[in-house]
Amino acid sequence: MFLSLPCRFRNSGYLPYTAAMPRLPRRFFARNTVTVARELLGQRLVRILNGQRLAGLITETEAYVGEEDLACHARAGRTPRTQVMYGPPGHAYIYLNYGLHWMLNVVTERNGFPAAVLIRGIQPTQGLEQMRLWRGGQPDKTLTNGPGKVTQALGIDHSLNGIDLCVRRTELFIEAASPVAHILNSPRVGIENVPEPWKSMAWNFKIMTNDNG
DNA sequence: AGCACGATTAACT
DNA sequence: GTTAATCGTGCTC
Repeated sequence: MFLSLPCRFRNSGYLPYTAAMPRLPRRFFARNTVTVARELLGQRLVRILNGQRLAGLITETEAYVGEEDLACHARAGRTPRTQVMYGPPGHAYIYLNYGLHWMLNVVTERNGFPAAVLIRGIQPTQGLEQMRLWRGGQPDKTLTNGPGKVTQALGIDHSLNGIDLCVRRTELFIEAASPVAHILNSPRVGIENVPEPWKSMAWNFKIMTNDNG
């Protein structure tokens, strides 16, 4: 179920189609991480970069849930890196993977419980030209279909680690968009060396398309 | 201080 | 299908 969200802009009748929709509030993220991961599909990830708005609908997510989850960075407990995940929900947890790729996560659950949702893919809706530039001329088909590609296309790196996605002036946030009807769920990607049952938990969610469904 | 590893990607064959 | 690129992190000595 989707939360009912503030709708004060919805019925004004004369807004241009570019008008910003309401942002997902902190209470959206302050819930069960698997639920948040599933419900983030179809919502609009927005990056404001040098005053320009880049946006895309979220197409793939993954849940990482607490110290018990041996695929989650919080398995090591509270460290300088995992600090943000222990903080309040609705903040960005961003880290470097393979020495090359920045991964964007959104912190979930209550303050003090370490969990987050990894954004693994988006479908660009605004700022496509700028995304192509950031991606070095890669074909549109592979522009943002992976976690490292999403951050590269949106110009996201460690400088945004820990920022609040739920306040007024922020350069990264998520807007309420269209609910998604058909969702595919499967085990999480890239955790081959993680023990069971965590390796097999079906906490990867993606929108069903002609390609995958 | 040193080491092995990783929530990946792109360019190979 | 295979592999190199590349470095922060957490663990061990």
